[in-house]
Amino acid sequence: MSTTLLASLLIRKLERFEPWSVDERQSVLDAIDSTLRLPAHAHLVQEGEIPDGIHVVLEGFACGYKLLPDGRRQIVSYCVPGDVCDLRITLLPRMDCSIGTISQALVVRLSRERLQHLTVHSPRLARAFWQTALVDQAISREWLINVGQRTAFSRAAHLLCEMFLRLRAVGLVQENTCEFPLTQTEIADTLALSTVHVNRTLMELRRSGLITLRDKQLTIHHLPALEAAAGFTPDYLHLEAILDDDATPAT
Amino acid sequence: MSTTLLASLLIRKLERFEPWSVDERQSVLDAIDSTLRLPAHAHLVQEGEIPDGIHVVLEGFACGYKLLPDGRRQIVSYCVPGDVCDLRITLLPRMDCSIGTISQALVVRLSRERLQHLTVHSPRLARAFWQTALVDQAISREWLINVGQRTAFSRAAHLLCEMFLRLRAVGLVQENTCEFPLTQTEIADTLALSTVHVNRTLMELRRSGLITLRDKQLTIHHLPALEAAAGFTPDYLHLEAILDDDATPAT
DNA sequence: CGGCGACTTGATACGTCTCAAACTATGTGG
DNA sequence: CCACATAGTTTGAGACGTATCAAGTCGCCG
Repeated sequence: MSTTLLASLLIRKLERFEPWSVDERQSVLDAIDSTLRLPAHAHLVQEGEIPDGIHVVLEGFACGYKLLPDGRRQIVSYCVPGDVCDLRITLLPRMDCSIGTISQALVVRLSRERLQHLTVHSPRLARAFWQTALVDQAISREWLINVGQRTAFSRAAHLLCEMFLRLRAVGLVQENTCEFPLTQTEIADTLALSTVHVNRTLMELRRSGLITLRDKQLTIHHLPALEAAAGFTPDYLHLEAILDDDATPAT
Repeated sequence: MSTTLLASLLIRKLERFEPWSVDERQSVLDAIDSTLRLPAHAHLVQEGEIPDGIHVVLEGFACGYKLLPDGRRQIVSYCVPGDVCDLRITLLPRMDCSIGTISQALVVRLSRERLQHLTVHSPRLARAFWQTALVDQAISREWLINVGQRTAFSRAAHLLCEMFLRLRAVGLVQENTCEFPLTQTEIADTLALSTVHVNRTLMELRRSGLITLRDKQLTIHHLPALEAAAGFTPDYLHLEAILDDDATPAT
């Protein structure tokens, strides 16, 4: 069951630039080590650890974050269904941030060893994993710009646009609405704002008629308008290559 | 001549986690396409372009940045000697930020094709390039934390610590001082502060006796003290593995 | 019923921005 | 060799966006 999900989410995403052979698809599925069902706000990986599996989210949300000595927290990434949380530990000695769940989540662990083996023997798989990592990097950079250069209002709008498109790319948007389980505290730790100010900013977004956000459901009434308010351009997500139809396996 | 520099800077850095064979070293040198000597503030790569070579800085500084429609600029990375500016375009269709020089610079272009060929045929080389990309990603994330969570004072101190250590790792620190050719405007665009405030902040760092910064020369009088002021921990740079002695080639 | 997490609102404080203007160093053309 | 322009740095004063502190509401779960 989690195999089917992994195939439809992760593999579909990894194939976005280049389709795989049936064997390649199967070899990734064979790397599944275990499946974890986690509650909200559970720890997955601790900063500094040397875990020996990599995690892929199939349901729910997770995030990467770093804690500062004074207790402040900066969330540095979100993992939505289909995202790999910690691909980097296949090659770096230690994790440089912690990973935790946001909502209830279904996560599979892939064996680090088997994955390493795969990428050595299939350049196409290696390339695909590389590419997702590079997209993640592009997202980090965009977040830096967001936090560094935009007002609270645009910043929040930008985050909503990004999450909406990422969720839409994995089929988790119906009409104009999607699950959005982040608390205002989590949004604050993402956008580098205080919770109070996030609250006021969301209020303003609601008042302006751009969004509805209630009961962990986000509705974007007019995406182009929200994008304009955010100064959002989706290029950095490299979603253009994610196809809606079934890709035909390569030879 | 640029071959020697490339070997001593880039290859030394890429070998940080795992030494290469003589053939592997040579194959990277053979990928050199051309050598560019550039003035300060020259464009190397434009956002959105599809360049067909990747750039390695051998002398001088370069940076990656993104411009916003209103003219604001966020610098998202620095490239010091030994750094690859745009490794990602080996696998992503378009550049997602621009690259320009900060100071006069000597840059080599490696052929994208040959590099791709190398990484397919030598898993060890592939791993090494991967790893530098992952370190770059860790740096982005740390910058996000810096801009999001720290005061102007710590933020500036943090940047100075990072650059100092990165330069030291490639042998560009004598005693406690290194070249530091950034203008205050560039520091401002990096730290997401106004130029005026950067100026006051640097003044304060000077007054506190932590640094001397004059004529593009940075001296850090007591690194541990500056690190403490910055809340800086060097783990994310993964420099621990860069050796001072000559690594022996692997078989 | 009590307690806890998330959200909301108000008042005040503070860090940083913006605007404005000197001042310095460097390079250029007359 | 001077006059001038240009780029970078420095300083002052006031404005503004966001933080902080404080308190209260709502819904949910034990």
